[in-house]
Amino acid sequence: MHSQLIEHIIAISERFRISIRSAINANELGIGAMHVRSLTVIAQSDACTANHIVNVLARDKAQVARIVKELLAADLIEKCAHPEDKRSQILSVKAEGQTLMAQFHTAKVEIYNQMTQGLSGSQLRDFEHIAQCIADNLLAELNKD
Amino acid sequence: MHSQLIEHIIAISERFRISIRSAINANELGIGAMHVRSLTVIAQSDACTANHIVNVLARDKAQVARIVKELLAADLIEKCAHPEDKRSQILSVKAEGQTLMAQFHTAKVEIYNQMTQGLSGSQLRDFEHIAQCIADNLLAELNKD
DNA sequence: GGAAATTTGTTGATATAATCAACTAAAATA
DNA sequence: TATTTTAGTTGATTATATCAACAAATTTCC
Repeated sequence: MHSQLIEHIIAISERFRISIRSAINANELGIGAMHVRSLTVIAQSDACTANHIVNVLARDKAQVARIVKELLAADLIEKCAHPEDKRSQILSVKAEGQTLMAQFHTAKVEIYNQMTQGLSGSQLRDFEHIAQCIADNLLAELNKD
Repeated sequence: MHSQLIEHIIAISERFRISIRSAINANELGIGAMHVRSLTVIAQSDACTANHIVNVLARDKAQVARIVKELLAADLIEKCAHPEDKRSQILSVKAEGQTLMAQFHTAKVEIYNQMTQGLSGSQLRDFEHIAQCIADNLLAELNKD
């Protein structure tokens, strides 16, 4: 094994980040790729808390706290009291955030189409499956403490 | 297509970076994951210049200049005059750098083994091939200017 | 040969992303 | 109730990335 596998993976994620960022800059907001990822998590889960983002994206809670603060400041999300836990608050995407996400979604589909050119549906399904397997393997390792 | 493919990719590269960093911290040096990647490029190419690293890793030349400076300061690489171009200098890995790289290589093999658990050789070959294809597709897009 | 453009690398300033530690308040648990 | 754990916040710091300006060598083109 002296494969370039991991270099390819790193290259893909960097280039994706760059593509997303240029889509963002086109929309001019003080927001980065991490904000978009967090916004997506909030949109996809009902009753999303900051801690949920921490778990899903496996980021530092300090980092998430700041991203949430900035999303709130940008008026893209709102928070309301958690009915059963006064420590946490439930985050939801506001109308402005929805609009922005729709734009990002368009950009993402475009990027996704570009990056998957020349690949068949079954290749992509296999690829996604293996990628998830690798991600899970690494996560298990990190959680070993 | 509302797949998690890209999230998996991002997760893999982040977790790999974390694993490499913890392997680095174990060796205690003022050096990050990018330094390791650069060092690997220098070792793999003969007559490596800073610009070559810029091209291979697709990073900003300012970033590479600083990484090279730090690798020099850490005495891991050395530079000598390029025989045919007085602007550039040829970088090579010193003995200390070789030693360190051997240690990283061990760590990398370990991480690689962990992340590929449960996957067959042919799955990995396919995966690597598709990853390269995706990386190339994205690169072509970035270079469209 | 010489002016203009390009390439290679350096530096300063700044932005973005990630990390670590200390801390508060609420909740769970023993 | 006392202790521990969980959710979130903040400050300080580090790592990574980006942009623009610049110098020096090289190439291009007339």
